[in-house]
Amino acid sequence: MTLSVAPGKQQAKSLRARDLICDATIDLLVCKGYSDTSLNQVAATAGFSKGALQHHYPSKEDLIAATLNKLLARPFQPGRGKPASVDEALLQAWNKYINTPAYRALFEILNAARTDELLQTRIAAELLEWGRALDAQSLAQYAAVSGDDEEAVMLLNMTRSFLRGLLIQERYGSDGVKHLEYVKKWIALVAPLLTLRESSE
Amino acid sequence: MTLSVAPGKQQAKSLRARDLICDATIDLLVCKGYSDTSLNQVAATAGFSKGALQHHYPSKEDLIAATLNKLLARPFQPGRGKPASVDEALLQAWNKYINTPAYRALFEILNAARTDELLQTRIAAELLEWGRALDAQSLAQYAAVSGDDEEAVMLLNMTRSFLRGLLIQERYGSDGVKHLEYVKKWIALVAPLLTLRESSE
DNA sequence: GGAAAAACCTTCCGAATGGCTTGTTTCTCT
DNA sequence: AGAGAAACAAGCCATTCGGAAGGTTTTTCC
Repeated sequence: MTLSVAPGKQQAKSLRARDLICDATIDLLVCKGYSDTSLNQVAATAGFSKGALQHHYPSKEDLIAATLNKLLARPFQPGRGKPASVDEALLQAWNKYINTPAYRALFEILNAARTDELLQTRIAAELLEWGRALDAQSLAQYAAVSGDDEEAVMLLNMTRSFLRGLLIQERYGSDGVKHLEYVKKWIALVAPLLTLRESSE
Repeated sequence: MTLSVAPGKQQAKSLRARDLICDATIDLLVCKGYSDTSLNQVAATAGFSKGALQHHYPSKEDLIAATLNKLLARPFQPGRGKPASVDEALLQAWNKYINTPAYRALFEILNAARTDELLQTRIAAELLEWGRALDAQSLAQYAAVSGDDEEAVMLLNMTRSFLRGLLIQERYGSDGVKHLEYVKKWIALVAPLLTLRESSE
């Protein structure tokens, strides 16, 4: 008993608690949306009391910002499938990255920040940095056949816009199957303008 | 004094009140978003009391549904500019229809309905009808060069998805100028696959 | 002109939310 | 072992929202 355990035991517990809380937040964001994600429900879902949540994240903004950071830190390509073509790479991005609960949650936060001034300013820096990282990532993987790097970035950004727009439409319009059709159609349009860079790693 | 005025005077007043209320709702949706559009604020903005609003629209759902109907009834092409090319027509659709406060408001409602089950079921019928009308409208104005009508509908739907995705990104990413660039780039990609139908009217 | 009805306004209430305070348990350091 | 800090639990409070009840004014019909 007297042997002092690893000095980070409490810290580890804290980190784990925060992680669980963020996970609960993500779940609620996905199925309830931002405005219906209350701190009470987050606490209940995560299995903590309101006070515990209060301790870890003093305000809702803090909670959302932390959750956002967790979502943004998600690796871009979990499956290292090494796509052989642009078409395949873009389709993978849709299946493995965009069309996922995690991206829905991220989407909810972005969507909420659009009209919530405080949240907007709170996370603006992270989002800008994220945007830059995405552009860099795009350029690292793809190149425009025209050789114009800016065009490659534009095309990828347009792709993301399109996919985002698809996510919104989801529940009142077409279904998932129709979406996949649309995604493939778009890829067929864009892919001829892009090439895969030789991965230097 | 005794001359009885038009029997519809009260009705006209009521209609005007409802119109003002819907307009106020639209304004608030645009600048506050759906969840921050409260009945109190709607009443205040429209210049009516809370009870008056309650009289005209018994519930928030009723108010939103009425506002949605007003938004959906908006004519698709206010300016009869008779575009000469597909590019021009699509650009007009962006400038005159999508990139407008009215469409933002519509967007907010669609977005909210995504996670609000009750609102979702309440307006599902209108939205479905709207979707069909949009498809018909698309086919009336455009045709695919391949001759496949389904392809034309797909391309137009994809364009709408893209533009919607652009609307979301707006406040945390690029600015309006950048958006126009993206829109034009998109049009450049899609326009070659479409042709304008001879307007039969 | 007077009654009935519609439109309108004031006021109130229950429920929920976000944030905070107080008290208890668990861990850490010496 | 014991003091102090961190983590956690439970409850409370001010605010706000949506909704409804009651009374008042205006319009319509006879």
